[in-house]
Amino acid sequence: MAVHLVALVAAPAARRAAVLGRGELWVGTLDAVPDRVEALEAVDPGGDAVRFVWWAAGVDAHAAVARGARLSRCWDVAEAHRLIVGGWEATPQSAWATAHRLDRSRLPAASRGDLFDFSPTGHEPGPGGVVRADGYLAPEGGTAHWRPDDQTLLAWAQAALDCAARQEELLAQTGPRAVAAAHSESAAALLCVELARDGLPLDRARAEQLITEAAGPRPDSDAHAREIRAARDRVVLEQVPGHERTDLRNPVQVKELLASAGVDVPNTRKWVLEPFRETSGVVAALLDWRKAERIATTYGWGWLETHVGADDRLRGGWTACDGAAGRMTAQNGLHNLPTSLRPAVAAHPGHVFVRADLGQIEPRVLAAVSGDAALAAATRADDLYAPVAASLGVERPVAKVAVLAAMYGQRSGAAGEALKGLERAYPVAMGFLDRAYAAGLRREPMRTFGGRLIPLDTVLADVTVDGSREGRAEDVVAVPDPGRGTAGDTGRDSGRDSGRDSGRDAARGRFARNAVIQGSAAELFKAWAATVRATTRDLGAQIVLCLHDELLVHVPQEHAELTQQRVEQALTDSARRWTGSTAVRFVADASVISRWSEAKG
DNA sequence: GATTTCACGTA
DNA sequence: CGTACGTGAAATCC
Repeated sequence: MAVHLVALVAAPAARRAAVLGRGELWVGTLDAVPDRVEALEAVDPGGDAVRFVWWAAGVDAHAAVARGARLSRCWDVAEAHRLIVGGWEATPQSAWATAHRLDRSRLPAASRGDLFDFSPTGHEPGPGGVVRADGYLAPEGGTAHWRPDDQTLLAWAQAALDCAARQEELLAQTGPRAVAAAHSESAAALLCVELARDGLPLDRARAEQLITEAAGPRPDSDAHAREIRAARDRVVLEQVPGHERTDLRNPVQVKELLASAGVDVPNTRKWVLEPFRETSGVVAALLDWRKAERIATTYGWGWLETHVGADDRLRGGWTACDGAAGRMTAQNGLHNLPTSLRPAVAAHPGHVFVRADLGQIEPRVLAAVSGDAALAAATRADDLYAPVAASLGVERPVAKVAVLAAMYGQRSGAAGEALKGLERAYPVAMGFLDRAYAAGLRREPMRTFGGRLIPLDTVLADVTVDGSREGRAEDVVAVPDPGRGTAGDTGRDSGRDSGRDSGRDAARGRFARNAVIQGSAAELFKAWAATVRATTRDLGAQIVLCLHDELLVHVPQEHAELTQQRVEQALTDSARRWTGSTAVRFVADASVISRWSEAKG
């Protein structure tokens, strides 16, 4: 089957779009786009297919998706660019320059629209063109207020086709999976537009009930809101007479409040205060207050009002990859909704959810990306930690901690003995992790299994260490592992450094080690999601949530079982395609539920 | 007004 | 048992 590239580009400010390729040369209104693309999707029922090429799904596919068009294959230039160079910046001009091997640091500046704007350099494209004489793409193209004429929009479409073809060449040289990764990353970008359109089905009454329980009734005035807030505060403040004026939202004042009650703490974070919960009434009240305050401020009445539509769907923006390793992100609480609110996430009448999550995804991904045959053999088990524990001669919980420590931790401490066992049993996987850590120390960029660049030399050279982890990061310096000469602190960068990594260097090493696993897992997840999207659409199924290793699919209840089967089959198929073999087994726990809270955790 | 710090939710 | 992200309130910077 041949797949033909067809450009679909839009200029939203001009309310026009263009379709170019496969004999099609069309410019028209945004409203007319769905008919054009669906006609192209439908051609050659027994033979060829099309792959739509666009600069970025959020711009070029938005109008088609908003009007209900059903798109299948695509090439998203921005997502392909993010694979090639890492990070998140991905304008058409930048992607074009990279694809054409032009210096990306010398992009022509965008016009400012003022008197100083008119400073021709002799490179500007002629009328109806978008490519400059110096080879760069015109800076105006694709900007928010751009209003090209029809000929220019067609040139913009041609440029997208050209750019995609060159990206494919680059990716084919990057590695054996990079072109396939571009396909699934592109599908994820399209899925993101659909996720933003469709939203997450909610039971509004249940949401209101849960919010009321945590944050009080819906206030009917500002005064009422202040009253409810004061009542919530009072429960804590009355525990410490004489401190009724403390601002509980001010950490400094809270620290003083606790000190006056005999609780001396360096900060007032939950994990610091938790040990005092049993013995201190004010601490217990404060922690309960924090929980309620979180719901009230972040997931309360304002949130419901702002982000949940009249159709009882929670909506937020989605991105197909973050700036670090390539996970999907979502806004408005879609990715961090407290579990206590999950009962409110409910299938709508006549529908159910098929919920599925990938089991033990990260060690299984480690087996695949490292090519460790012994660890791959362990993935045959439903519970990977069982055969690992047997190999090491330890209890399962010890094996689990050891594996997680090897992948993310400081490789020392309590799990030390078991770690040595891992070195013997899975030397290929452990060596892979060591090399990732060492590459991080040396600021050498890495690539995920699918070929996404993980830059460690520029943006991420300054890894920020979260405040709550600072102590642990410094432990790496204070207590280097005596048991093993890690690749990190021995000699490899001995030229300038004395050999002992700083806390910051160690953080970068951990980041690198984490990013190749987390990023590769994100790629498999998106390949899975893209396959589910493609293979369940005929059942009326909608993917309504993607949560790193978990999918929530909203489907008419008569198709529940079939959808579940296809979700499971999709994992088998996409994992085989992604790894190129069946050596590593991936497992999904899938079930049919009505409320998200019914999922077994 | 923009940025940073603190805190905490999810995976 | 580490990493990543998004959000809000208050403090801080300019």
